[in-house]
Amino acid sequence: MATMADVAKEAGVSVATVSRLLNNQETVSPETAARVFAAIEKLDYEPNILARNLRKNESRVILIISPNVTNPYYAHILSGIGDVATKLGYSALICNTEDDEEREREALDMLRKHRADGAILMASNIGCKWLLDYSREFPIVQCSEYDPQVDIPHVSIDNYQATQEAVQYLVNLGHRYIAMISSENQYISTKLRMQAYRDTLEKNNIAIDNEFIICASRDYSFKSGKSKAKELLNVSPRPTAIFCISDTLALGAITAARELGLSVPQDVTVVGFDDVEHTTMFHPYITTVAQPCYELGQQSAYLLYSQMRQEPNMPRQLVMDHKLIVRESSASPKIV
Amino acid sequence: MATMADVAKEAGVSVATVSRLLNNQETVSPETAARVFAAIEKLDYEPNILARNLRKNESRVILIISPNVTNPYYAHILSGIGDVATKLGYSALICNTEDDEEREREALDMLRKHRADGAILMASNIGCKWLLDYSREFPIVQCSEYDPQVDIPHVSIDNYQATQEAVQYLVNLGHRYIAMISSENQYISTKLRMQAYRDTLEKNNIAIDNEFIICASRDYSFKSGKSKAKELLNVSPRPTAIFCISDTLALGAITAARELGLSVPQDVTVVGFDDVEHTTMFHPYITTVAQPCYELGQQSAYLLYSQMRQEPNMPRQLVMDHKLIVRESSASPKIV
DNA sequence: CTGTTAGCGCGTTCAA
DNA sequence: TTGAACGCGCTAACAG
Repeated sequence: MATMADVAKEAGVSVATVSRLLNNQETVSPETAARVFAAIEKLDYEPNILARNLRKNESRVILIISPNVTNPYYAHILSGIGDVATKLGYSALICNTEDDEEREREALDMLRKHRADGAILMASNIGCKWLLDYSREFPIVQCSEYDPQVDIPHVSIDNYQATQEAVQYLVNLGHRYIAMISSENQYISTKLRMQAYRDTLEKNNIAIDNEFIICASRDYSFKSGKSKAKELLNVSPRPTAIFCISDTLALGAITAARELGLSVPQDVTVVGFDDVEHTTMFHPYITTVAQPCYELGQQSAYLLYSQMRQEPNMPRQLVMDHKLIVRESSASPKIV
Repeated sequence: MATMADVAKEAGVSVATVSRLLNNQETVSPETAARVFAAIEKLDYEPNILARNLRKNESRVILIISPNVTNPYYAHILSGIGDVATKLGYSALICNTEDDEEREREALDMLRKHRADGAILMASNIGCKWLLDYSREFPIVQCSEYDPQVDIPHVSIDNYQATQEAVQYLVNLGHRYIAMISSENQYISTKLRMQAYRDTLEKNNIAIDNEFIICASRDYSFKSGKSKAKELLNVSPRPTAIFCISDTLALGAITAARELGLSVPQDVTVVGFDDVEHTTMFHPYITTVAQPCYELGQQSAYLLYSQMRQEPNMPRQLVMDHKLIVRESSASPKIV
């Protein structure tokens, strides 16, 4: 492999000139530039990234911390991050935490060990003071979840607004008995969706029935969605609509309804969230709030890049567009 | 951050001694070793990976080439690779090829550019001579798919054996009209499963009806599974069982059957492959051949590591265990 | 506009 | 068993 010195010699210039040209910093005369480029071409020169990394003291690796890459929601985000990272010349250090705070900290220590230049965190629970300490020392971006009390750059959708739209849609359909399947986790998205659900009902003068609000497992499992939906469907009066904070939970709810002999949407409306689970693999296709997961990942990577480059005027937060997608699992209630 | 020189000074030795100790090569006297370790502890020293990489001329990155990380099958493999890579001190350069050979080559060029030390390829089509050239020059492992003509280390299940078991299971149930939904792709797994299907029928003296063999899209899409299953179910005599080479296709087949007014497994048996798609999210739960995806990924990473370390006696191929999982989508045919 | 030169931190000869 | 010294290939002062 040709080295920069080889190129310099071939072009009859010094290594500094070659380096300057490659890092397009200061000006180099067109003639010498041409000679250098010719030499690069001739020798099939590629800069040695390892040497550059050592010199610039950067690893060109970004740390990706997610509960579980296998979850389709995170897989799509990862895909977006990965594509941008590859394009920008970065590799990824992927750490699955299984939603364990201890493992999250361990993973973040990769920054301290100089194994990565910056990190993208998905799904951190609210209230981690130690995260702020890391963020002061290293470039960090939070994707999807974040702590509103803590000023760490993040990208997400507007969960409050999105939920408002979904619940208002249900109200407009004529529903008055609207239940919600939330989750036990401490995500900001969970909190905001809950708040929006309550506020929207109140705004429409619908009393909030605490029996209609129920929490599924932290990881939005199909199983817990199913069992919690069964509980809800046994409440009297029975809810005519169930708003679920994930598609997996919605799938569980639909299955629960079916097992109880109820049909969706004739007897009960079910709405999901995310639009990444297999929403159109079975009838009824699920009405859901779509999140642009891939783009969420892309923007997170770009935002982290700006931060690593210490660009000025960097946005502290990016809000991506969501979209309510009406499919088959929602309809007006039978008796208004 | 403390450097090796700091440690050396603190311990009253030379950097060479520290280096030797850290790379546990030659012998260092116990007393000096103790002093050095104490110094390392005291200064909270961590070796600088960038310098080490330059010196050893390695990037500590492994290239992961897959059609699409978002596909649950690959996501699980990726998860296995990622965990092992992190443990061994490697990062990942993730390249999605969308099954495009050109993009596959581009991705492999990352090796030539020294952006990665080795590569794990998933899902290469058969008959890429150029791949062998790369493999002679760089450490490469193929996961799931490979070319039997080409001697590149690989890890996979025994697709022939697995299919044989699945088809024999159907025969044992009493099925004689057994159809297959395969794929247009040129994967070795596809080829072997087809061969095993044919051989098993023949061995049982069941004539092979070419109308019963149909190819879905390259990416095993739900949609193509559904439409191809509809074609099959309109053949006369109608197949009593459909063996699908992926769960997504099986889901499509079940949906197709339902839309045609047939119930599974009463009217038609459906068997899938992989056990990663949501096989137990809807009834009937799918009978399928499970692949140990996560382990496939882990072993690929270990195998690549052996290769990068140039370990002798490295296995050229690893065959992992599969398992036929009987659930609800299979039963004996109504009329034998 | 260009060249000289000094490291970045480590691993590894070679000599003692 | 240990130390001195060199160089991996590049970037960034500084000097001209």
